[in-house]
Amino acid sequence: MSGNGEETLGTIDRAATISEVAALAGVSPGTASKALNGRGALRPETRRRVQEAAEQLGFVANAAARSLQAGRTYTVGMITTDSIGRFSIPLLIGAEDALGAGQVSVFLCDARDDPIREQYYLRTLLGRQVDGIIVTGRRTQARPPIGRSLPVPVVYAFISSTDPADCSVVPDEADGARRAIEHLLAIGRRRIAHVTGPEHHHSATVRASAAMQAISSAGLEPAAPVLFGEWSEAWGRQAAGILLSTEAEVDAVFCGSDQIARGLAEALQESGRPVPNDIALVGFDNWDVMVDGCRPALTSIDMDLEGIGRTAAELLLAAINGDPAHGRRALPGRLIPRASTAVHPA
Amino acid sequence: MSGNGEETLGTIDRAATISEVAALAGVSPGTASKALNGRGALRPETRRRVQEAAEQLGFVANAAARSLQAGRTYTVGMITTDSIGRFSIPLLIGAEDALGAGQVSVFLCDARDDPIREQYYLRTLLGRQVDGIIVTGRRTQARPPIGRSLPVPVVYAFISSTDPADCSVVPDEADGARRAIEHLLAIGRRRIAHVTGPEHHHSATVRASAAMQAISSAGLEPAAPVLFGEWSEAWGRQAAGILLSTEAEVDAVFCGSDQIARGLAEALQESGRPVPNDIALVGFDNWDVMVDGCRPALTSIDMDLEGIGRTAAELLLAAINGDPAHGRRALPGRLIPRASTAVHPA
DNA sequence: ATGAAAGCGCTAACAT
DNA sequence: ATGTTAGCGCTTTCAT
Repeated sequence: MSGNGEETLGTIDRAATISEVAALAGVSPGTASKALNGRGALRPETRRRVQEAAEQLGFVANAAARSLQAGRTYTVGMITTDSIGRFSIPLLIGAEDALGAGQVSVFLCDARDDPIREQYYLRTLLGRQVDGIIVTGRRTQARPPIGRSLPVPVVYAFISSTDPADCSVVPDEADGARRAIEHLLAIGRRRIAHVTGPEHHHSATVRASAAMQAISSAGLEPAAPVLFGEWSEAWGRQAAGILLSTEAEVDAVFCGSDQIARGLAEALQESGRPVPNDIALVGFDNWDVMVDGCRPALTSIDMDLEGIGRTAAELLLAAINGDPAHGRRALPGRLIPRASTAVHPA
Repeated sequence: MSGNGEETLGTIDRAATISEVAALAGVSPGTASKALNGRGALRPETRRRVQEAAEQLGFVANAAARSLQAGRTYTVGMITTDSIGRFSIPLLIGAEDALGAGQVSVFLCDARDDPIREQYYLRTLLGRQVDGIIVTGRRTQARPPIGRSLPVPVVYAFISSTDPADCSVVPDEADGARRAIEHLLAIGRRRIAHVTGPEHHHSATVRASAAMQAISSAGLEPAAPVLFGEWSEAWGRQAAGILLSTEAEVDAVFCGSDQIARGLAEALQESGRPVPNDIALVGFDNWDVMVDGCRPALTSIDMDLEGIGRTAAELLLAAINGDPAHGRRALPGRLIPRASTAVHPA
């Protein structure tokens, strides 16, 4: 075994302290602190000397010592209630973006749908004196607050808290569904069906009822009752069969996810019903590999997850600075048009 | 504006300190510390009283104070050199798994392929006195060390460092490619082609040359020269056309990625060449949405990214505990057989 | 313009 | 068995 005191390859043992910097520059630690933080009134020459010494020793201030005295850590925790996945990444990137710009670091915790782990991480984060916490998850359904009377602000991103006093940032899924329907109407489609995920899934029901409502608002009837199933390509293929076997003369399908839409696209074309000429298709999620892999490329609703992550982080920073927000903010999505709806309006 | 001193909804302002706990329990801070950490010799009754007081106040020890005095933070940094993405997630989960078990928290930093950001994060992490750093990235190609003479150990995961003294944990891509070829040979295929990503991409060349070598080792010739292209389904479809237009009687294709394989599968079936009966197909990555969405379901090579993340974290913990490892460790992958190669051996 | 000293919250060594 | 003290590295008064 190594590590028994011999020099470890290219590794120095200890970071320099500000006292060492001060000593090297021939000043007191207090003066060094001022010099490095641009505070106090120092001779430029002194400031320079200290900075050089710091440089030379590769000095980086010890954040623990700093936050111990400042009462702030410039650190936030991010807890994903389920697992880190496809949806968490853009959220994370967005949050990291907004926080990193504010010199704030992120502790990432993956609770994996386990309430025990969740509480364990919550305690850990509080022990680490994070300045705030972002709670995320894969489902948009409201969940009970992660804690009561926490000493730091919490913002929910993508998911929301059942407590209306909590601050949540969520996608406006109903708005997304409406945009999808309106787009299909705009290209002249009138016999629109909706195929989506499981009926017990919040996103599925929200999107479905908004879609149905948008169809009625246009004075139309849906071409078929909503088809609930799974969030998979296989279900999309199956649903295509169901739709084609009815007498309904469908001319467009809005799907609850890109995967479902892709499955549908495949099955429709195989049955000799070209997309979009015969049947136009809109997906949901705007997931790159799905919308690009689909033939034809898939028009889809983008929930702007990165924006949600960024907004959540900004609200958290505001709360940390004493200006907390409350309630649910629903961010609008965008429709990204592609070949699966590229036809001339009627 | 709120936050001006009025009570913020359900929020307490300050976490309790150990002195407050001690006062409530009627003991000194030192005794409280011993009671809560199971050290020293205390009357069970005293220990209990302190624990109750801590409970009552919702006490969680201030990690900054603790690490300031312990010289350890029980924190590691994870820098993704490119962006957080599909490959980073399993790595992250694996690492988080191993570290979380050791009560170690993870700072996540996304350097986005920007050396400036990378160095900024490195400094940040060092300032936060992390006990160690994991460096990851989307490409397996070796990269220059992230820093020289760092005061903490570093382990590279998925990517590797060009400095052989550094510790890297990478997938054994050549081994994976060999397994793919051997599997195809085992089901009786003899005319094997290889379609993969860009020639300038490290993974593409490593996998391609290992595949070619495995084919020669069996005393065979490849059915066609390696087809280099993109990591996309579109390229897979295109490559299918190329293969079918030659006189080569291909009976199996090993693809450098699942996306390429899926594109091939689609195009082959459309050209009346059923998979796997006519042409068997093996992908690479074992990416769930691709292997399951593909028809037939796709046999693929799994690089065990989670295992790589876990191993990297374990090696980092060992290094932190004074037992550093050096050099590159290549972890073997696994072949996951599915319908795209499900035929009876010849 | 600079230095000295105190204190953030905790733990470990020492004293009682 | 418990209390007291010092100090981790930094910043911030308050002196000088």
